[in-house]
Amino acid sequence: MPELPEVETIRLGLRRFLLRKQIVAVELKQVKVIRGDLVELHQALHGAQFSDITRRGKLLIFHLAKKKLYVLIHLKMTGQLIYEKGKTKVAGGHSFPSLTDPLPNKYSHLVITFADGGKLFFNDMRRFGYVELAGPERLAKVLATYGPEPLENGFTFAVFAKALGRRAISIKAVLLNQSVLAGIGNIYADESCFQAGIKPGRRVNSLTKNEKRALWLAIKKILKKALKYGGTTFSEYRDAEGKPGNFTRLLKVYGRGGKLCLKCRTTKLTKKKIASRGTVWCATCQR
DNA sequence: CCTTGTGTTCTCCG
DNA sequence: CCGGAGAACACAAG
Repeated sequence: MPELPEVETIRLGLRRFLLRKQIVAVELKQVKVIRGDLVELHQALHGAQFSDITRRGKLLIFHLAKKKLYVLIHLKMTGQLIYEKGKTKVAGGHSFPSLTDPLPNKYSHLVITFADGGKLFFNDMRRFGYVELAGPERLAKVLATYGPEPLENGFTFAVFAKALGRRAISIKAVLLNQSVLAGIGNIYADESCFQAGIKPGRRVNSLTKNEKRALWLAIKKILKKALKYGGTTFSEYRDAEGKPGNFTRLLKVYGRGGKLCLKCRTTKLTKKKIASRGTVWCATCQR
């Protein structure tokens, strides 16, 4: 489940490998995850190069500068973007195989080969994700659906408080809403609430200013730390080099329902559905 | 039936 | 009554 820290980790990795390298081959599968006209996408990519890779929330944007076109890639739950360097020839004529599982596999829906022999694989087991070719207007329309970026400098407390509003729904539901705040999913919604000492089921309009401030600080702290550790791997998530994230062992509540709270060490963590998502919290440490 | 991210649909309010 | 926002629901595949 790639959320902001995972998608950002992938973005930083891919930027190192594939900016300004010519695309020499494009393989596309006829599947739903490749949106729109396959021929158009193929033509846009073939012979082109990515001038930049940016991110908005959990969405990656590959820039084809000369053509004023963009390739939007959303990983949803099980999508991966993995880069493999061209095989290195060594003395004796042998070559080193990749460290990751053999790619492409049956979930590789898009494979892009670069002039230096490197390959980018878009894999998605559940096929919830998508690859879409977009012009400037389409891109602007998509970007307009996102709320503020929590790791940008402009994410002040005033911006956060305004985005939250005075709604009657749970703070959990609001944190998951991408038009309120960009990039938070189920993992970091629960971790942020724990860090802030707030029950995820609390209604937004019941939060005091101090509680909102604690949540604002918690979101920034958790996302920054998760990014530093290369994100969280529960199942499919891998970085651009196919490696899992290291934040998983630092999770305090997500995936720990029924286990002892790591803060008070006395209360068993509660797990219930909130906003129709599995939600874990400590009934003692969170109020 | 479970998992999660988001597109769609419905409801409500001014 | 209309526009828009808010909230609930549906759907994807393994």
